[in-house]
Amino acid sequence: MAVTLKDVAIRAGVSRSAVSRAFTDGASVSAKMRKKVEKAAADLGYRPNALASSLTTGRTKLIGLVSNNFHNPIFLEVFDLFTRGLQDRGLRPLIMNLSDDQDPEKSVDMLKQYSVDAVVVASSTLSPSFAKTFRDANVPVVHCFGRNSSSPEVHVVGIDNVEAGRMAAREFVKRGYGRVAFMGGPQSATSTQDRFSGFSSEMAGHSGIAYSYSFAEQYSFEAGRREMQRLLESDPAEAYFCGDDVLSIGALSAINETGLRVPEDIGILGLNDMEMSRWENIDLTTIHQPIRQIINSSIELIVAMLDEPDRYPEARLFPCRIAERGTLRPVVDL
Amino acid sequence: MAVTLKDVAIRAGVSRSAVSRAFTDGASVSAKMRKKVEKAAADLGYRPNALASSLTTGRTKLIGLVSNNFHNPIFLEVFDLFTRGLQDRGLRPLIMNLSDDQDPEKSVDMLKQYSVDAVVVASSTLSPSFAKTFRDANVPVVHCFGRNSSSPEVHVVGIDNVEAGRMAAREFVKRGYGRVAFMGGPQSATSTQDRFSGFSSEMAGHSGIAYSYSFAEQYSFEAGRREMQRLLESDPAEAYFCGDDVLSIGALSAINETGLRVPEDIGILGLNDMEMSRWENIDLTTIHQPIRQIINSSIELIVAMLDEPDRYPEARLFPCRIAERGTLRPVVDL
DNA sequence: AAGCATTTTGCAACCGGTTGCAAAAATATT
DNA sequence: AATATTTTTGCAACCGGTTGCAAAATGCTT
Repeated sequence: MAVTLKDVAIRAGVSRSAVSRAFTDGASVSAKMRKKVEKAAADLGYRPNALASSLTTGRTKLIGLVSNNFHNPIFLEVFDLFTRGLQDRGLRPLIMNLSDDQDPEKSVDMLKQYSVDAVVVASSTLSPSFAKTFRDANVPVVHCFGRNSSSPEVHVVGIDNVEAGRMAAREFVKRGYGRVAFMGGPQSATSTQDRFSGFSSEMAGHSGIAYSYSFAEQYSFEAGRREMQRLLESDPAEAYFCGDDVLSIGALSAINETGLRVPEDIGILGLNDMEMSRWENIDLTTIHQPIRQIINSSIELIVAMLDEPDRYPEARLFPCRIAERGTLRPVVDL
Repeated sequence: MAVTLKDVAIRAGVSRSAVSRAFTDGASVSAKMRKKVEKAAADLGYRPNALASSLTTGRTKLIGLVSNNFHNPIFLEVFDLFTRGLQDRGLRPLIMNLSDDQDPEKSVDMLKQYSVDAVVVASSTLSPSFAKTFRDANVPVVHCFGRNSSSPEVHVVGIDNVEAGRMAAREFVKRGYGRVAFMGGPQSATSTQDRFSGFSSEMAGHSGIAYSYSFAEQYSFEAGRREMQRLLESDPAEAYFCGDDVLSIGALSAINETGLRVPEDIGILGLNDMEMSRWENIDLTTIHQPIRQIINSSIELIVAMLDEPDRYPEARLFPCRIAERGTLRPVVDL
């Protein structure tokens, strides 16, 4: 069917090895030979079979991209950056959608069967032990948006969630709120736990401010909306730090519905700063998570691990900053 | 490194072929043999190498998924449905991001090098000739969201865009608008052209209603917003049919900003019905495009083509329906 | 128990490439 | 011009599987 190395070799009247070498840079081939082979290859429309060569080289240039966040708009940005970044480096993303909570173990098998060179786990809700499964299977892995543990077993790239929680608390303080709340994402997610820990530890230093907390079931508009509806039923706080932007938007929707006004009656602070949060009809004040840097760094790390699989695990954390928009009251002067 | 067929064969004390057959269903193996092999495989943690076997079987179970819409939230839904649907059938999506308008030709090479079994082109803005490139290269291809041509050369699954344009026009008529407009997506996209053609042909039958038209530069919030800002500068129409939901939301944002009210002062009709359009703080009246059905059908078609590569090309079109929400004035009684 | 049909197994070649090694060719040295 | 050195080339084995074919094993008849 397709044109193979052998066909080219025959047409060029050379050995198969010669053809192979002509397509491998750095290989030992004379200019004359290369020319001859390239001519024959062009005539026949030959393309080397990447999978066949992977068999001997042990490199497929396939990178597994595992995620379970196919309902959060920010992940479109994440996929865009990952797929572009990988293909710019000659790597191919092989996507694994873990949305329906099928056995994560199976995904490890699956990706191993396709001999991916490495795996990126892009999720803040998958457990650290999941990423570890790949490492245990000797597959280089980076946990993007993962937890910064004191003794990380896999590479983590993301933000310091504890610090992000503190930052949220400090914002509330600066703006003079008296009763605030943490409305987190799924309680089982490490990101939620860490942010809450940062938030409450910072709050502990401000005894004048009361704070409460609750959790949404998942990172989705609907979950945010439902949770805020519930909160509004009884004595809501003055400002909420929501688990992420999509939850924030759900919360805003619930607030609008009651006729309460943002930021006058209730303040909302998100986290992520997805493109949509900038939209003028959303205009969400949020903690900016530098996903471009996080993803580029993840890719660089992946590339480095291809040559150095047993690289000592590290955590690469990027600082967040507040993206000031219209859902929190202004900072008050002292 | 990894456990191979040979290792299993040695441990089980059988031939390599026996092991291979034990892992191929429908192959000629005795129950006893299978048991023995499975035991050895389990002991060693053996997983067959999908790529190696593809070499002889000619099937990789890799499906190329090509798109250039990584900035339109509906594509997150599209990717979710595609990746889940494919992997539920034991197929693996290999993503190709054409966002930065790199040479599309290259993507064909790329996917051929990885011996994908078939390709899905998921885009309404890529030209029909692009999809055809795959067919010419003997790669089964389905153009999802493609144009329904009278003599289709590749399989197309989507909606009838001409009819969708007509439907939009009829909605405007039913609601008694006197001056309406078409605010399309990129003019070069076949979907835009077809919708406009349907829209204007239907309008031609209603001489009492004036209509105008314009086009946004791309399918994005910003482009929709800018275009609507421009339109609002001089004598806007009473209702706009926008190229898609994300353009509509951009338009809504521009309208809100001027203090005009929707749907009282200006009506907006979108197309797609992405999840977000249902959000209470957006609440967009839009033409529902049944993407779940479109994508499932695309996948079924792809699967069918694996066994029948030269299948006669067909167009599978799904009817749209209006999703009534809050951005058009109600239907008027006669 | 012998003879035949059927099932199961292993051999060996193959899929489309890569690569270590030694022979051949080209170039440099004296 | 003969020899030493370096570069280029082809041979053959290999990567991890699959598969047609024939031999071996099993099951069935009589």
